[in-house]
Amino acid sequence: MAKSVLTPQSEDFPRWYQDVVAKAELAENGPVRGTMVIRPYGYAIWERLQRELDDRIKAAGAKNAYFPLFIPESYLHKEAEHVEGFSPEVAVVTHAGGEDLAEPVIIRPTSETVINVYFSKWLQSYRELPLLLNQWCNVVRWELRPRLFLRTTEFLWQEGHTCHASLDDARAYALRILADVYEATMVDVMAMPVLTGLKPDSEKFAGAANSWTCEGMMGDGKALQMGTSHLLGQNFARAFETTFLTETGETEYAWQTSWGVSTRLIGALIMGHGDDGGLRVPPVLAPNQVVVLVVRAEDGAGDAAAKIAAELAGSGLRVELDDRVDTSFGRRAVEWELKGVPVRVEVGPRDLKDGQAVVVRRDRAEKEPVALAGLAAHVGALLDDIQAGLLAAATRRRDEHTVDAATLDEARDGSADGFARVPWDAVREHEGDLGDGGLSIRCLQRADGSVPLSVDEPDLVAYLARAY
RNA sequence: CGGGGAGUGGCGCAGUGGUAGCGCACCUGCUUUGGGGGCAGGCGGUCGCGGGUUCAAAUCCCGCCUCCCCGACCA
Repeated sequence: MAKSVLTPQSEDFPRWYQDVVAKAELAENGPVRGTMVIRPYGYAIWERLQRELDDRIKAAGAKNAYFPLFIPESYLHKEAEHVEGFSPEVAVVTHAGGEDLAEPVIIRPTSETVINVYFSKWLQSYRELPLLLNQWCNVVRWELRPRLFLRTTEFLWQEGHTCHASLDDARAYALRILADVYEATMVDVMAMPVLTGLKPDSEKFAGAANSWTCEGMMGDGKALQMGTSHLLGQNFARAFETTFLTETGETEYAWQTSWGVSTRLIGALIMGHGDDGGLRVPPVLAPNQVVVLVVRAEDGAGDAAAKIAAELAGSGLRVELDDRVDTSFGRRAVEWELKGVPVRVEVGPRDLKDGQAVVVRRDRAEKEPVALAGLAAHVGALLDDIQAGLLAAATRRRDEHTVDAATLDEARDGSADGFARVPWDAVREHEGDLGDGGLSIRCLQRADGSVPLSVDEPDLVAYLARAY
């Protein structure tokens, strides 16, 4: 591996994170505090995530739509808990078109309110249910301490909003999204194991009846909330008069859900798989699964590399050809390593003479010569192996850094560099004492690891961790 | 908002009153290219902003602004 171009993780993890974001050319700060410029490579990863999520969202029956960025301020005030939760971080436009606005306009921090106004117009009959919408957009939350990808003032996300005829149906849908869209994408695409569970009331979405979450463990043992799915009950429906006529002709408030994941997932990817050499992108997710490097363009190596790249692309892989031979080989190798491209195929005159190319896997920094004849099949199998290996390694690390505890004090010690699993009853009354050090209850699970429907179910276990 | 730190070429930094510098990056040429090569030449800065002291201010004084890091809030 190359000499260290990044601050080592063990020396200063936050610094390492910033180094990766910069050196892998993922993003940088925007001119306004907390804003983010997402660079092409970072955006390519986001586009891949969008694609994988969008396919699953649609498979779950939701359709995409788009609602406005600007929302009348009065909408925010219609749901009591919602306004209390979001007011402090909402950006408000009071002046436009050269004069003060009659009613200030907020920039959406989330869209439950405006979408409910339209739900209430559209929804009339139980026959129209469930009503399943999703939108891809940007939202703004004036956060106190921004951090690229993890917590930016403006961020990109998808937000799903649905109406159902019954509580059971709404709840089942919120849980379906949690499992079939979020957990599936995180595990199968991002190769990141997540704990799925119920949020305690203190961590619930403002205005929700229940919030469920996917919690990932980062390389430093801290937790990151990677996605949430909420059961809104009838809270917003009541506030916005979102009603429908039932089969028996009665007026009933819609049962609703909302759910979202954001560009924070890129932060999770960095901190979940990154190492001292930079990012490591799982093959299923990677914008570039393979990069074919021309070591030097002599003796037909340039043409051979182009041909190899075309063949790999022809076998269905996402391939990049790096023929910038005016830049030194070492520099380019380091560059791709920083960007975490899963497999590199190095083509130079030396190996070409023997009908070979050098294949390097990013996850373990291992090199081997491979015959050109079977290259595509070899690389395909290698990518599968890397995908599985990254998930296995992340799962192992997560499990090794998860301890059982009986009391809050034990849990506090145990969560110093990971998760502590403790009986919910042992900490339930002491949530206020967690306080310092960023320690919090990440989620609740049943003893068998399944997802609870209520914080009042018996024998629940709580996962405690320091969190981002 | 509390606690720390910093504003000087694109990036990272040095510079305690006397002609604004270094490393990296960038450009040109030659040479090199199998893990961030070498040599030579070159481009690039009204030193965060406003005032003040002084013959003279990046440097001293006053005021302001911004950014970063650590906490409280959060996808």
